[in-house]
Amino acid sequence: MKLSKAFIPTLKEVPADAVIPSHILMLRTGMVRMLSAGIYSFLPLGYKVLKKIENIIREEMDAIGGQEFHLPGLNPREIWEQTNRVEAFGDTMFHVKNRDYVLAPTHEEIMTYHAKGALKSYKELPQIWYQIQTKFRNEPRPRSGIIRGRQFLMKDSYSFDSSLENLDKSYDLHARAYRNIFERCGIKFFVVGASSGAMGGSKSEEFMVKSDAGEDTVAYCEKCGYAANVEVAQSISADIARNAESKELYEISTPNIKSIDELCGFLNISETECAKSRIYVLDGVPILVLMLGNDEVNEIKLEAAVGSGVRPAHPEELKEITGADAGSIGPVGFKGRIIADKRLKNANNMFSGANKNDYHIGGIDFDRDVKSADFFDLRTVQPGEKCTRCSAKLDVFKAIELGHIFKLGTKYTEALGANFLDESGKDHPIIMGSYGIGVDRVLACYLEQNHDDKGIVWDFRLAPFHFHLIGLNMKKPEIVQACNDIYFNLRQMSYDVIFDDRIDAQAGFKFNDADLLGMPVQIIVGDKNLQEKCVEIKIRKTGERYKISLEEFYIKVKELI
RNA sequence: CGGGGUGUAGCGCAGCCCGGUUAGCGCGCUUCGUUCGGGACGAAGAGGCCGGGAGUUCAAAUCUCCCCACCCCGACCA
Repeated sequence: MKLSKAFIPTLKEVPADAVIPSHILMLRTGMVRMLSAGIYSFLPLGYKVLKKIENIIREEMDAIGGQEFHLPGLNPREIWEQTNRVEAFGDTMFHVKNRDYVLAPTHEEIMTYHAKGALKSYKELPQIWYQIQTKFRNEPRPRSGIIRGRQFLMKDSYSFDSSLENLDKSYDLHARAYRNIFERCGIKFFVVGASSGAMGGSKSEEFMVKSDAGEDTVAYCEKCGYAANVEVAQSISADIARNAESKELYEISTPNIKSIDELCGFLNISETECAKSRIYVLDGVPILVLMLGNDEVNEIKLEAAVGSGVRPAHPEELKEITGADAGSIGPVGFKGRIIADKRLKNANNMFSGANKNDYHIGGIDFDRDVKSADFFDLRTVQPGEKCTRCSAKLDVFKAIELGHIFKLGTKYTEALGANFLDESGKDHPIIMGSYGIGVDRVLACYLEQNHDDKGIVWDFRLAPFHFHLIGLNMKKPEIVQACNDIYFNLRQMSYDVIFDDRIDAQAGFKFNDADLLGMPVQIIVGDKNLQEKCVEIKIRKTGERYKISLEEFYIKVKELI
């Protein structure tokens, strides 16, 4: 492709609305343009990369026996009503106004619809069906460019099996295929075991990429690969060492002392000598939750411990429940149920509120004074804490979900009546698995991970072009001639080449565009080198440059790829 | 849906408080000339319903009200 003819509208300046690197780079390199919030057009350069990603996915899906479909985005609402998902998706689903159609946010229903009546015998199973299609979701707030859009490209596949054991096999095939796909795309990813949420089903895993633009927060151990959403993640958090001697309880006047920090300052003690109290309400019944120092209550873990539906007590309720306002609440004398974080187990000589405004109590011995407490892991993992598996330090960061695989079970086949006959002629709902990849997210994540201050750094696997040929001073016939030869020959060797043949662009301008667009190898043809029958090769990633004779050039090229 | 912010040339912005000739600047674009290995220089140009509507006023990019779009934080997120 000649750059003078290519529609690759690069931007020198950073568009005001783009915040994260992938979004900025996609706009600056002319890969995408926004049409409306969360709705993007892919321009030729961006689409070229997208197709490369799709093809990697196709190869890996085909390798596990997947068969590609192309399903409609426009679906009859009726099918979605049979599985109750019009209601489940709610406002997230787009509805067509003048027909009873919806825009498909995913395709379980449609695949199951086609399986119904078509897959009748256990002999026809397993099947793995997939497609790469645009999905529509009315996100309340699109953001981060392509990462969270109202319309996005997704590879989704569905397995149909006759038994749970066979589902395991289909699932494992996908688990391996997904690893291959992300590795081939050059993405650094990790896998998180997750709950499968509203989709229903049992085991599931998410393929995640570390990114500040992510929507999930995860704890991750680089050493052993432990990864979990912070909602459920655990760490080895040091328990409090019990002092040899337990003091007696004593009341302290602490006027206007509310927070743990204030208390520590006032009494000149450390955080780990304090038990913080929070009041929660479950089904109208108050529960006192105790945390060590400034540890925050993880409400997901709390629900796991006491049951779902807990809420923090309103400030007005506190006095009625405990006799004091927030900041002066504590376990001693509290009459209701007490739940404590396990770090507090066996602790003694602790400080906490006195259930009397402006007073705290010291010398609290949890074994002696808070006998009714039940202990659970209730805290949120903090960075630097130790991994429960290998004791290495945990990292906590934001991450983007790139892929999700899970064992669906029979939710959809039952709802739509997709049954098969087993060996004994008995009817069963087909057992399904469901597996998704955000195809355009792969692109965005690749860019998040592979750029520098100059622009994109492609490697050969996803690069829209292998080589960026730069002819400096295209007014000189020798240079034009040399460039045309290289351009022709490389294409004969079936490489993709973008050729900056612009006559009016200065050298520096071309170099900067080349660095921005980020093709793995730049070939620079200039006057001085050419007089010595040489050209220059620059490796985008490392910045290394080689001056090389035209004879050796094609050999060197093969080495590079 | 709550909070904050922004809409002025293709892109990035100034002007708005405090209303007043023809609405500016940088980049980009067109033409000519010079330059030609790290975002060149000179000259001449083109390009605007100042997001939309209603109002106030002799007069509105500027003040008031309504609407719309987009961004950020939060809620939400199969």
